Amino acid sequence: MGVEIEMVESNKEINQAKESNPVRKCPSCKGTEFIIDREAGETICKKCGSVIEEDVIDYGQDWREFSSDANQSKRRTGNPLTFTKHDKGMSTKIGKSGDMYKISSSDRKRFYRLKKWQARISTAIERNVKYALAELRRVGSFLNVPHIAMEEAAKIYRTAAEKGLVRGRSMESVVAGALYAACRRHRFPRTLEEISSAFALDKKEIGKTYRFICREIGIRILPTFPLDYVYRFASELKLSPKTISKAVEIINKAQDDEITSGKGPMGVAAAALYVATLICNEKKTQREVADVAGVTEVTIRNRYKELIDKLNLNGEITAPPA
DNA sequence: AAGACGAAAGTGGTTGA
DNA sequence: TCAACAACTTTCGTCTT
Repeated sequence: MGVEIEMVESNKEINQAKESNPVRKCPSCKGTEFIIDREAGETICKKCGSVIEEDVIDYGQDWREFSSDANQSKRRTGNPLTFTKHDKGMSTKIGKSGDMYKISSSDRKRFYRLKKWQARISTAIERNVKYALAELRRVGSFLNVPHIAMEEAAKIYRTAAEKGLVRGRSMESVVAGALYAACRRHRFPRTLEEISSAFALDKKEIGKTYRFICREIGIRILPTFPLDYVYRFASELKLSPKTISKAVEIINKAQDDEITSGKGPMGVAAAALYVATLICNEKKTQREVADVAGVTEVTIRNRYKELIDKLNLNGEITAPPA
């Protein structure tokens, strides 16, 4: 089917991308000197005064609290911000239901009015983001997505929603695309297969949306590496640590010899695992490995022939049983 | 009978003119 | 926009254990 989105680059290019760390320049005047305003959390260009960065971390002194009295005077922050709640965990709620009856009737009227306005302020986007994040949390916990990737996915979705990219697309497909992108960025890639079945969406649609939002938001996604998949596939196959480390060793060798470039990383991971099971006498069928990796037996066969030929693993496979 | 193997044809995406 | 291309899939017949 080949729907999996894998950008194929040579190993050399990947290394270059990792190393390059260009000097920061002001986008409007190309100046390279900046003033950091810690109070406001902004980085400002010294030359033209434009704000380069917002919401940066306050590096000022942090005080510890030793008594409850000290709380108010020394604390600088509230609850931690989180992108996985639609209001980042920071919205104002006026009038909890019980509180309303503790005040006089004329005040109560005023509070009802305020409450109504507060509700109106939450815009259509907020509502949309709220539902989307509920969906994200559901699928994220189903797929065991690490928290950091969930935050990233939520952030991507919010940006997409604010740029109006959700319009004309189903909300689920954008959530799915955001999640897929976030997982890849943090090197915990899930296959399109897994994500599409969790959302009950078409792989093609998710792939399309994923590429669209990456392009529009300007997310640079590096190709995934076979190693990113090995541990997850291995644990699904219930392989021993010995076999896993063998597979890792094989992949590292294969990457050094540049026989993995241009090949689908999941196919390489699957083949390496298959070879490792043969070497370590922990045999799994090609079908079993192929199923968890989401590739076909044929692909495993092709990859694993290359691995054996080029890495001279023939001797190891015929090792006597333990 | 199940698994492994390989050939051949088809699919969907990328690339370069 | 279109053709060439590489990777991968599907299908199917054969061989091995």
